[in-house]
Amino acid sequence: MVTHMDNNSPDLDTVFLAFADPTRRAVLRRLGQGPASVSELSAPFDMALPPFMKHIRTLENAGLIVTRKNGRVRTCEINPARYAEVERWLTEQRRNWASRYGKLDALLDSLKGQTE
Amino acid sequence: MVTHMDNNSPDLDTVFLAFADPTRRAVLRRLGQGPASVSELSAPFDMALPPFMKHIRTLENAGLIVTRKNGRVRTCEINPARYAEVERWLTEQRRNWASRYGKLDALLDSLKGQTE
DNA sequence: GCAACACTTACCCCTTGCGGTAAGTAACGA
DNA sequence: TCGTTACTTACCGCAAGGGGTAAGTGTTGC
Repeated sequence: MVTHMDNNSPDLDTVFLAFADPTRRAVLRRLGQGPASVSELSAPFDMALPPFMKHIRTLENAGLIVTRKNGRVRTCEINPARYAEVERWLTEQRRNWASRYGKLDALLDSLKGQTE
Repeated sequence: MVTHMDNNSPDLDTVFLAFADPTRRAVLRRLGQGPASVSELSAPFDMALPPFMKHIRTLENAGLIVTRKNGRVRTCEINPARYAEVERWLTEQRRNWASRYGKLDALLDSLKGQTE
């Protein structure tokens, strides 16, 4: 059984790098509402389409979204499964120091729940 | 009331960028076991000290660790509170599409718990 | 005192990331 | 069929990231 995620994982590199940009995070948030075409996604941004498409490709390469082309329209959709790996890594990190910072562990749980 | 975290947050940029490197993730994991000096942390890596120190500074600037210098030794320690922001953002993302992917939401919960 | 130690500063190199433009292609829509 | 739409490809420029070396600074230990 694999008890921990490999820190050397290129997957984690690409996923975290994908998260490390405001435009891409905004796209992910928008896609949380449901699938959308590239033009729909790019509309709110003051950016030319080619560089915007690079963000889409970055998200797709990271596995955070899936896209498919129908006719001339490329539709993007979020890929929830990928989030699981990230959450697993963070959870494991937390477990790592949880025993040393017991009270803060509870704090994190309360913070996680505060948007409920 | 703030119901969502700003996607434009430079904090998220720096934190996710800090996570997007295997060396830094390994340092974080090591620090989960307890505080350590820079030399102790750098020992496992085939890397000169100056570039390694840049990783430490990156982690510190991201707020993921705190460091203090006693004499000639700089001691590093993990800063659990920062993880809360990241987890909050991820949790909110998940809530965003959870209603659309109800079954996968349960999947994520099970994945998060599988290292317990 | 003086050498060894633990960084620290100052630079260099190369690659990658994030933005841009110009021009091309394939699919609609009238 | 022919213009418009929705990307797509090809390219450019600049800044930042991740690595290196050389030399400097302040402690510590003998």
